[in-house]
Amino acid sequence: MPRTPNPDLAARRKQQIVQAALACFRRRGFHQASMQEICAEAQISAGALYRYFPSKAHLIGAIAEDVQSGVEAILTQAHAGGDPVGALRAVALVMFEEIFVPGEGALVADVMAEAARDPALAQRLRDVEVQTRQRLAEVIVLAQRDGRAAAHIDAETCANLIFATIDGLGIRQSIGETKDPAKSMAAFDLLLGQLFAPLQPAAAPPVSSASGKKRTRAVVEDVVT
Amino acid sequence: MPRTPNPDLAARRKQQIVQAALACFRRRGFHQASMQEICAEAQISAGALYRYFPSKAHLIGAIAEDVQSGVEAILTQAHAGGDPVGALRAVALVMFEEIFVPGEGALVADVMAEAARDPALAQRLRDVEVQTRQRLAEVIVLAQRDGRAAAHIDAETCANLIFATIDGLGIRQSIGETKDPAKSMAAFDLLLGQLFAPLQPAAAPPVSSASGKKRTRAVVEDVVT
DNA sequence: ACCTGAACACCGTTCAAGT
DNA sequence: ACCTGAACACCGTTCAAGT
Repeated sequence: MPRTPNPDLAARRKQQIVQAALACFRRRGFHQASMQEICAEAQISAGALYRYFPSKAHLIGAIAEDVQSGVEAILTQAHAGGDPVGALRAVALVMFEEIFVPGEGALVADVMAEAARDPALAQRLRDVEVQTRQRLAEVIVLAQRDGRAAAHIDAETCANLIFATIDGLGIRQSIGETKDPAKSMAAFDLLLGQLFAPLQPAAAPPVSSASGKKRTRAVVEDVVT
Repeated sequence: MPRTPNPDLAARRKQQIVQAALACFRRRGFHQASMQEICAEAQISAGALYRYFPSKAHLIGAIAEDVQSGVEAILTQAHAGGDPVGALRAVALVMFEEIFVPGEGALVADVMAEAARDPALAQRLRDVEVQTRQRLAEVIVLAQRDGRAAAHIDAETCANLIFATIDGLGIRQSIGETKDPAKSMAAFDLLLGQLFAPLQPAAAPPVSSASGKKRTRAVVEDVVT
């Protein structure tokens, strides 16, 4: 007899609720979407929902974790392809095109605002990101050994800079400051070009175009939708 | 007889309300602070407040504008000192130390989330930033003429990258990812070092230390408090 | 002209009651 | 064991009534 009765049902219900919450948050934003709406979308009563998630904030926490692990998957996979800079470009491209979409991209800003005030959520996000960050640090050290990055650069500081730049460019894009993902990408390429010389030639393996893009899209949809 | 009766009183009341709102938002966050609290802090009734600001969102709009013009003042002033890179460092330092403070720095994320969903607020922010951005573009072109920045870099893209990086580093700091403003500054210096060679020597005019810091603090307090 | 504060519609969350 | 949905305390906003 299991200590937690019927864990399968619990897992199913949680997934069902997170899906509904994601749909509602994307449609109307975290604070604008009501719990009643989410309950209706998940076809469940308010009381039942609160058996699985103790608050509205925990819903956004679960969603943020999913997005984070999606990002890590993309980085890991593109990294395995042996093209570290291409891996970073693939991550940034997916972020700019799929996550920071003007209108629904506000969700990321909501998550950040929530995390800035809720230490538990912030900790959760940090825990998930630690792995992604270590992987990025490996990428940087690798590039330094190949002589494609200046040896004096501290890998940890560099990783912080790269993640922060993606976040910053993405948020500005979702505010409508830049609108076009290509412009965000151009700014990110400027950073990469200065950090990792020489910048990938145009004839490099097409991680960021056609087949590469299809592949990363699939990963994100797997996790987010 | 003035078309708007007693504009002096109106201006005074608006200031009084914005002050109160800022205090409450910093203390408890945008969504956590109630209009009743703000009314109490401003010593005014709910009905009276709504004569001056049509909604809670408009309060954060007014505050965001104040912060933006504070940033522009710092950039302009430090730029006038003839040290463009120092000017950028001064802006970043103030942002990391005064604006993105862990806990109360969540306000910036709130503003961004709000702007991502409220086109009118986004437009207001863009309008204020346009001037700052042009000033930054001038700084970059200047550096290129001096041979301190690679000529192939597009000034507009570079300005976007720099602002985005400050926002991104700041937000990560207020989430507690980096905590220490010095670490955010180290990452920003890494960017500046790659963009503007050679990086300012340690013996450069002390825009970012002692006197420079005092000065910029004064400006921000002038505008924000 | 300017203000008050009770009232309105709605929110996130809880809990007695059902099956 | 799991769920329902009315009830609770509170929110942003409005508006009749005051001075």
